[in-house]
Amino acid sequence: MYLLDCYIEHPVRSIDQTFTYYSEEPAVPGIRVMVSFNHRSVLGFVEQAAETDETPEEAGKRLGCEIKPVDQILDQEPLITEELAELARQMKQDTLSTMISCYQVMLPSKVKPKTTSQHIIEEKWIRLCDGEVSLTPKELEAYCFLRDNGPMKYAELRQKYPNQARALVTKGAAETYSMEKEAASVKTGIVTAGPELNAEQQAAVSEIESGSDTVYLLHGQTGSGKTEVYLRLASHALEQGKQVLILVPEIALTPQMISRVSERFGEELAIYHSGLNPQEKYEQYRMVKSGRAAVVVGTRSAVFLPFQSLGLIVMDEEHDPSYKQDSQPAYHCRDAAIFRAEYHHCKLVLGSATPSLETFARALKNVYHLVTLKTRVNNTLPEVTIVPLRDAMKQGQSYIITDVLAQKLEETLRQGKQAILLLNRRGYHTMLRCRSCKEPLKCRHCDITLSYHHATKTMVCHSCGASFPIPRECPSCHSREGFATYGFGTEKLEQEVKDRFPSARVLRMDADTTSVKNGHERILNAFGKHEADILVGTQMIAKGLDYPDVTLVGILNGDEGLSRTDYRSCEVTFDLLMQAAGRSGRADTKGEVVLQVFDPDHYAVVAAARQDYELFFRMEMNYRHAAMQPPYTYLISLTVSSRQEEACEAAAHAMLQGLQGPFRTIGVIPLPRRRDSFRSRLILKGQNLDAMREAVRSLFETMPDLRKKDIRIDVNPMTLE
DNA sequence: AGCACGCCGACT
DNA sequence: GTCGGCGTGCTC
Repeated sequence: MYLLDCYIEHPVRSIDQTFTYYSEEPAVPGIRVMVSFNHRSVLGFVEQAAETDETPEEAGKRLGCEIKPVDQILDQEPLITEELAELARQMKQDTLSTMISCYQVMLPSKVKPKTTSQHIIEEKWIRLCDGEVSLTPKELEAYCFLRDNGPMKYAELRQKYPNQARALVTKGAAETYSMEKEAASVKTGIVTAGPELNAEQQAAVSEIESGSDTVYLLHGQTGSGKTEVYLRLASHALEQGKQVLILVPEIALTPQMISRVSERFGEELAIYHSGLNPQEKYEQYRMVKSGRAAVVVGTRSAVFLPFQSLGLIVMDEEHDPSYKQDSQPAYHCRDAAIFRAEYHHCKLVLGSATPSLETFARALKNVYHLVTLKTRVNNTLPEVTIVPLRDAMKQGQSYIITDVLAQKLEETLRQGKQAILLLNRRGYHTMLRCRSCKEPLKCRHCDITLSYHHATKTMVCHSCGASFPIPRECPSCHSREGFATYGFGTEKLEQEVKDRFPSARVLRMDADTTSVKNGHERILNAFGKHEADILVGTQMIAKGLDYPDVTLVGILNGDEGLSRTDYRSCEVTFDLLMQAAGRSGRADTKGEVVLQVFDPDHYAVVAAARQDYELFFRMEMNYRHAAMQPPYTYLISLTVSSRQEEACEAAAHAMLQGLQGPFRTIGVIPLPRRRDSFRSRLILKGQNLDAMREAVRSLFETMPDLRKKDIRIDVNPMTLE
């Protein structure tokens, strides 16, 4: 008999432990089993398996509980390899989450603990069988075709020999069988060689390849050719028969990265991201597991794919916040990538023009090996003009498109070039206020003011997504005087551009225009083919686009993000400005950037205008040091949610009382209500992260009631909003 | 999370 | 006397 310690599919903090079942059949750790648990049939993951001579009763007596049998063993081979199990254990420790939630996040939904009902699609295949049969000439031809081309899909043979395929089977010359559907078959071999590297790129490649460190930070100015360095390193890893993982923030926003990788490595490539349907994900998962996919480009969940033998991991735009998962477990993809690089003894290259402060600080301390690309491939930086909005408005200019921007737009259009206008706010008006009592219109479910969207003529909540018609009377004072409008978003900007440049073709790209299937792709393709002259959009147009005809980038309300209270708001704003400015003048023509801001002297604005990362880094590090913010300290945030305001606050205060150790506690901070839930936050701040984690762990041990509450734990939060 | 058990009000 | 309200507590 075998005793199996299993984690049970149960999304609650209170059951983060294994339960023991017995099985007469042998089983290994990492496989899934169906077990009955508290009167229900649920899925479990085998954590440990041990053979024993005891009977179930004897074992139960020894352990002090009844031991039930396993109902069904679902896998022959472990889904959770030893490597992934170890990674899950580390993630559980790091993020203070449950083991089962780590397993869940690691597996595609087809094989996830939860969804056993989804069946795997099978395909009909055909192969020869032994035995002598008489065939017609045409059948013999089909027989030989099958013999020479090996087993193939039945449909494939049917296509070539529509009438003979069935005859081969009925006559017994061949047989059909079913096989799991797999992604399109893969040919090996590198498709095209890359372009010549410049001296700096070549030096970067050699430095990384000859280095003995595991983690490298490739800090390269926008347009300095980081991608080419990745591709060269990747092809060297492939030549050694290893697999390569290239992580990107969002697939839809990095079409050019995908096309460049697929041009180079063609059919060995698998693409993995959250937009795939479960079957597609499962197919890619199997391609990786079998080693048929040599190169994977994927978003953060791709870091958990079952690679056999990794030779290189690249993490492009390593500072991007989408590498951090915001639901539980709130892991950072970078940490998982470091783990896997160490496990496979391969290198991890973090690439960015604007590394996160934490990463750059580590590189300066030689925790990561710093490699720098200083020059743009075309050797010119865009020319940046800062336009102070206050001055422009005093002169009676438009507060949307100032005279300077208007004149440069006109110039760009006249030269037949393209322009990008960035405004990091969607909708038409930011806010509507009652003319009588001045109260803004707010969401019924959240403590958030609503934005007016012209396309749907509704008020939209950017927190919960709900939309409402404009009320006839003010909900707070019942006056019917109507509402005054404030602020503007991309919708209004698009309108303004069309009004002022009637002959220009304008495209808008934001969450509203990209919600349809392939929305990103369609807009970016159209703009790439120069079917539009001006692209208006939110931050999603600031990342990774590389269009040679773009010579002007206008950034509107560029410093709006600085007014937020978050400790990272300067960093986020600086990134956005740098990235956006980097879209301009990537080919032979010198680019221009117009930066419309309220505070032209702010160091984030000044540094971005000079395209000077290190200037920003030094300034920001001073402020972080003065305020003892990360990377000088670590943070853990605990957020309680509840429909009842009192219960929410009470739980947060109880936690505050119970937390003790070498760190500060900040709170209780009430957060804006979201989707009818009240939220209270508590922050731990200190220099000893392990002690802080331990304090939270022991808090949940000493106050078991907390385990039933809806509490989000975020270790090293990216944002405190 | 659920599902059982359990201890109180409205009803046949 | 019992049907069922949902508060508590347990799950190998």
